[in-house]
Amino acid sequence: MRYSPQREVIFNILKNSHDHPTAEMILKRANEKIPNMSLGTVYRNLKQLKDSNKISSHIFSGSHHYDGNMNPHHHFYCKKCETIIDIPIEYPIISKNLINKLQISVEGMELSLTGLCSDCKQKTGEKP
Amino acid sequence: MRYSPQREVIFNILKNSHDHPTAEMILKRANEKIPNMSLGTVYRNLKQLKDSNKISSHIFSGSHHYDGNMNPHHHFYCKKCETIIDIPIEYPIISKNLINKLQISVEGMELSLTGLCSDCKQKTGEKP
DNA sequence: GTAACTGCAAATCCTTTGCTATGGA
DNA sequence: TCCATAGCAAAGGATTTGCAGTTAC
Repeated sequence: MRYSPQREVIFNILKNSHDHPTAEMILKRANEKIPNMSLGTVYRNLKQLKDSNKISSHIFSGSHHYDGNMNPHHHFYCKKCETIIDIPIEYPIISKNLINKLQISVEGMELSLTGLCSDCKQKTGEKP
Repeated sequence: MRYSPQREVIFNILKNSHDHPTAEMILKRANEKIPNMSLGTVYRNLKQLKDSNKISSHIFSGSHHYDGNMNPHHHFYCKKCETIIDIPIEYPIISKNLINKLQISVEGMELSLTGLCSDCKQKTGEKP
């Protein structure tokens, strides 16, 4: 993989943000640095970064959200304000025992929670 | 929601199958009973059934897979043969403690595992 | 009778791809 | 030089929507 300024900008955006932007949002931010970068370029680079395990992606309400934080964690998606927050992993989720019993090999694991974030919960409580 | 034979057929397909079919697959099966049912009708009815909590859906490799089993469970997706298998829930995943600390209200929870199923694991082992 | 439903086709959304030009090594 | 990468625009796949006709109640 050869160096490209576009890829560097995209990667930095993901490393320095924690709001799990979509491709479209990444383009908008990248355009502040490289005004004529195109959406196709964003998608192509996101694919490459993901294939080389430098970023990950998660689908919420139909579209992909990208994530530069490669430490294992869960996600919580607020269905009202659409914020995504990171949730630490507290427990092992599947026992070795069960994995052995099923004879599967687990390579990826993704837990998504949905509901209302603290702000939206409060607002909903106030004014129904 | 008024009765419709199309919706009944779609619902029965989901109740009687455990392979988490896509809309397209549901249409194919439904057409055996109602030959001229259209894909638009399938999507419209899936949406209604989901909104009324009679079925659920999960995204695997980009497209929605529908599920008539409403007992809580996890999913395992084999990236090779694309089979989806149901996984029982063994442990609580997030502690009340953490939920309280984050002040969120959790309404939905979805755990997806990916990897190789026992068949594909075996085959990959045999012939690399 | 009428509102919810259907089939059909066109529209939409998100993402990928083909093409030609550019630029990093 | 040469091949990975860019921009642009068109194509693609999945899903939604508009419309006119049909049907459950």
